[in-house]
Amino acid sequence: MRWSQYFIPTLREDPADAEVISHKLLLRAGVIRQLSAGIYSYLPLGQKIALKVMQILREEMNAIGGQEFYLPALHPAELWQESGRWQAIGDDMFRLKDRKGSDLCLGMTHEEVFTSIARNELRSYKQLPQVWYQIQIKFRDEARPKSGLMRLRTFIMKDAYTFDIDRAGLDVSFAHQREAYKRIFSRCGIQFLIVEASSGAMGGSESNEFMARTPAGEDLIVNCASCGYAANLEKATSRVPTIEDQSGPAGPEEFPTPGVRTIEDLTTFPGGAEASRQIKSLVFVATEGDENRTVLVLMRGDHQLHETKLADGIRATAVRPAHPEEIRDLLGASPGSLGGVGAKEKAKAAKIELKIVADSSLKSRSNMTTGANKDDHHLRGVDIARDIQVDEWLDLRTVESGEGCPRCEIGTLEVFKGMEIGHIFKLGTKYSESMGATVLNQDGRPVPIVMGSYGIGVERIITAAVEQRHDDDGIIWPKSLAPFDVVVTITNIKQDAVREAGEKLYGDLQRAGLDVLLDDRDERAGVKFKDADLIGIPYRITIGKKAPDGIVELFDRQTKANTDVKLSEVVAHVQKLALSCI
RNA sequence: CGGGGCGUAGCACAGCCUGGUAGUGCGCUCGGUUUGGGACCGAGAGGUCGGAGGUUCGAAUCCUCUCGCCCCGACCA
Repeated sequence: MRWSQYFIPTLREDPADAEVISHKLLLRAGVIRQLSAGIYSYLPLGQKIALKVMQILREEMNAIGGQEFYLPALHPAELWQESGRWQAIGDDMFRLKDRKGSDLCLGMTHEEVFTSIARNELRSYKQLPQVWYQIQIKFRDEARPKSGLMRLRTFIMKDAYTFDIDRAGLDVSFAHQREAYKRIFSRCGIQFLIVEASSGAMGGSESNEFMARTPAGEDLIVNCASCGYAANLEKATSRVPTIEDQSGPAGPEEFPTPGVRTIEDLTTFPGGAEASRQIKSLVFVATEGDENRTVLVLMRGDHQLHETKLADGIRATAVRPAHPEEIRDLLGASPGSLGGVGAKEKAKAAKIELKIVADSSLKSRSNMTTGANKDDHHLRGVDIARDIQVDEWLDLRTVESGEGCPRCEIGTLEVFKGMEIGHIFKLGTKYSESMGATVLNQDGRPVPIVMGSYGIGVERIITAAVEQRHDDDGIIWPKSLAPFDVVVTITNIKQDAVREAGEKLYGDLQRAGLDVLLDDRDERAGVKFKDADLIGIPYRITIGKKAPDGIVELFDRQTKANTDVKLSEVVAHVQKLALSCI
């Protein structure tokens, strides 16, 4: 390809709308352009890169027996009503009506469509397992599209689904996918880690997220360098040293605490207590379908509640902090003076059903201090087992950097940002049961197919690669994703000998099977070097002054090493380099 | 959906407070000089100032409404 004829609109300056590095570089390198919020066009370079990602996805899916489909992006509402997700999913789904007034939606994922094919066509356990996948456009009406290609409203996704006769089969299929995912991300030059994740509204028993570490990421990951334990903050646990309490009074003692509103206030209040000896009391309203439940959450004073853990723990679809009026109606006091002692009775009097859950780090604690459910009063000497009617003990605490690893005895946890680049789920029978996808087992009885679902975002891979592989001069594509293998830079096309040497080399490299970009533009050398660095082609061959003497320069984009090579040997040299790994 | 910011030439921005000829840099076109890390000189082209309504003799500038984009938060199969 000749640069002079190829469309690579590079930008010298950072576009004003771009904040994160990958977004800036993808725009500046002429890879993408924005059409609207969360909607981007791939320019020719971008299309080449995306195709390379997709090719890797295909190869690795096929290698584990995957069969490629191509399913519609436009779905009838009935399908989603069957699985229950037409109602379960809110505004994230693009919905529309056809001319007859029928409800349709744009697919945000394809469990329903694949399951409908499975139920119509799969009859016997003998046909299982099946591994089906597609590379398809997805639509999600994101509340807040952002960060370039990181959070999009329409994007390309490789989604795979496995169909097995039983849990054991699913475990095998899941493991195959997991290994394939590792190979995919490695081949794309991305450093990643696999974390335990919350399945969320997707349902199912187990899920792993593949996370790429980058400050632009939206998720928090907990990692132990010693043993490799890794988990999403939503799921992570840690070791906390147990606290030995001194024996307290025979019962709680109320004492006045005028003006004390926070845990911090009470630590400095005369007769107060340090944060780890306080019980933090939080009132939440949990929703599950149309049902609202009131929950009193008890945490150690110096610990932070993680709301997703709470929602997961009490099996609610959503939780929100109760409003001050709701709290007053329930416990007769304002936030700052709340506590678990006598809370059940107060709630009963207010005719409100109250569930009390407590973080496990509070178990068997005694001589604690907490609010008295009476403004400006607290209780000390509280023994949780004796004085508070806890309905359920849960892990609700937010893990913090520096805490002990829960899996190994020596490790210390680090918390950092990452972006989700892949997610694999053991779905189980959620969809096959709701949609009636069964096969006959060996006993001739219909059983629901056991499913798994596995997704990778193409744009997320591209974003992660750029986030992890760039320098001040631009993108450093891994060889596997680079839009060209090598760029040949003719420093001055007006010097005939130099230009002709470049033209000849261009042809030679192409005949050697390399994808070559020939920079034959009538520009100064500096401009060409800057552009080549920016768009991140792995190798650059500079045809300059020494060309008439049979010498060219080979520049390695990643290491920035610039070496003289004989013109007669450079083709073989680059060919060897381009074929070596990532 | 809540909070904040911004819409002026292809890109980055100034001008707005205090109403009166629409500007700067980069890019683009032409000519010349240059030619190894985003050259220089000269001459040009290019703008319904996001849109609608209003105030005014006069609106990029003031007021109202509206659309769009970005950031923080909520949300995120």
